[in-house]
Amino acid sequence: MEQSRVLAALSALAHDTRLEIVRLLSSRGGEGMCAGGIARHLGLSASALSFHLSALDSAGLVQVNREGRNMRYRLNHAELGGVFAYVLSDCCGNHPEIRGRCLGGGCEPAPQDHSGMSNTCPG
Amino acid sequence: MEQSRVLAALSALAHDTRLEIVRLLSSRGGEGMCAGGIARHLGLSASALSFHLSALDSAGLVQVNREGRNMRYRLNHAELGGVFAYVLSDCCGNHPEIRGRCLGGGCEPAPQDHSGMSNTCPG
DNA sequence: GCAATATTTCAACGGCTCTTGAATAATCAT
DNA sequence: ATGATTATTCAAGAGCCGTTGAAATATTGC
Repeated sequence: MEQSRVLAALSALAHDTRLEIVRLLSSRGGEGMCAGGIARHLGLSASALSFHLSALDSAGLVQVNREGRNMRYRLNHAELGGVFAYVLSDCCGNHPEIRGRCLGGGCEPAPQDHSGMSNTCPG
Repeated sequence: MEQSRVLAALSALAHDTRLEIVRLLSSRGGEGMCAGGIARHLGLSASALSFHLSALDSAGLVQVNREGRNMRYRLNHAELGGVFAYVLSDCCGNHPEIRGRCLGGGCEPAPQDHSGMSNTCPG
């Protein structure tokens, strides 16, 4: 996973409406939901919704399929997992406290890196 | 954890430079790093760095302590974990595939919600 | 072909984000 | 106090993000 992809996904998630869309799609499981249904559920204009869905789509966080005149959106679980995997391991060194919190416990902490840099303050 | 806090954190993370800062601070563990050291490591101007550190700080992702003329920054592991916990559980229903990917395997999948909404397409 | 439905695209506007360099603040050493 | 060092704040400008409503596209059914 390249960092640019992760940044695109984080940007896409970092918006109230889009996080609501993700939440809604997640609650629908593999069934997904069509644009009109999402708009009705969240009280969005068609145009505004389309804008946000397009953001989620270009970040790879959702998948789209045409069904007649409707467009059905589903969450892309693989991409979401990949993004979190990247941040947790590549950016946070699998720190036990972070892992512990975001897993709600019950998971063996992964080994940490702490590559022997000795740079204190003034360098 | 309120959604507004999560959105602030995601926005803060969704920037190349700031993700690099997080990665660097993570590699330093509890020792953290002072602003000057970070700037030198990442080749940033003092002003640019301060801008990004302030963004991370107001999102609660780092903690700061003065040490003489230096400001030492450390990662806030609790907040990072809380943010991911929120997205994974509150927004993604602890979906097994997402959890599985971001854990690199080795964790029992959590139960899922799928609250019985039956809204198909045209609603 | 024509009207109706579902969705996306376009254009315009306001606001926020990011960058840059100069100015300011805080601390230390003499 | 003075000067050096470290870091933050300020101001200006470029550019991206998000909202809105109108227009365009795609599909269905008559």
